[in-house]
Amino acid sequence: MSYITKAIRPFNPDITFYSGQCFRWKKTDNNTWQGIADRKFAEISGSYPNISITCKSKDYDFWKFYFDGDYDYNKVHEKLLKDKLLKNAVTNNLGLILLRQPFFETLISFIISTNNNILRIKSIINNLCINYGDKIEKEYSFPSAEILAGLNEKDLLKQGCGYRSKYIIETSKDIKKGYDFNNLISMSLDDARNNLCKFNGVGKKVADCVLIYSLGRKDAFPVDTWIRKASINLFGKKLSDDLIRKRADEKFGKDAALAQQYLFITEREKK
DNA sequence: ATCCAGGAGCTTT
DNA sequence: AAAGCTCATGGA
Repeated sequence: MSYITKAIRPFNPDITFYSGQCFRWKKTDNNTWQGIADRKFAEISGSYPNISITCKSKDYDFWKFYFDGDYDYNKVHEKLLKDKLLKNAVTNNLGLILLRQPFFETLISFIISTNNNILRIKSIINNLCINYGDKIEKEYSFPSAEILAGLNEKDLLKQGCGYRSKYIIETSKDIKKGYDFNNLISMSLDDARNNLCKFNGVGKKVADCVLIYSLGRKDAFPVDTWIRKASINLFGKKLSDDLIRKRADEKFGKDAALAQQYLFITEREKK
């Protein structure tokens, strides 16, 4: 099997991998990261904007897609820079991109994310992969829907999944039966969101995360605990989640997903 | 000990 | 439609 080291699209790994959209990239030294997706292992190295990837040569196109290779962020930046509340976040987080991760892994990962913190989410996913995935080079693959659908609640409780265990099993069973997630890309945002909400353990917030971080929809806007805090500044008063989504759609439209990331990062950094 | 974390589901108003 | 309660778990 032949490996390559090759330039890949410009992005900032530190900012992107710390942004809460992915949970499986590990920093191994100053400018190297190791990660795995869809049973493919890769190493990212360099610093923004000069980033290269080391992977199997046949996997290069997969990673190009994963790192949103076709999307031009310059226009979005121009627009968001005009917003006073976002200007600093955009300039301080140059090189943030939105990943396009494999559907099932993303769906299960964000089911695990509910009422949870990023450190624990990473820990639980790591447990699942070590115990139910396969060793692939220096990492473990994310377990398939078939594997997770065959587990019982106790198995997943042991991995720290908590009350989300039954959601993971039910959703895995649904996916195992067959599900064409590509339809979600061309639907209206509401339809796509409602469709994903049919899965056990998936509400509007998780649905929006999957639409962005797997399916590349830039118009979704996940409302989580940080965005609720940020939205008080953004819209002047406390609003319901549905109203936050509505106002965000009016304000950011097709660029809502990236705007949300900047708001999320900024609010989290206030800590 | 109490609160919180990239919330969702179910029940009650 | 909106509000309230509960669901595991571990770190702060």
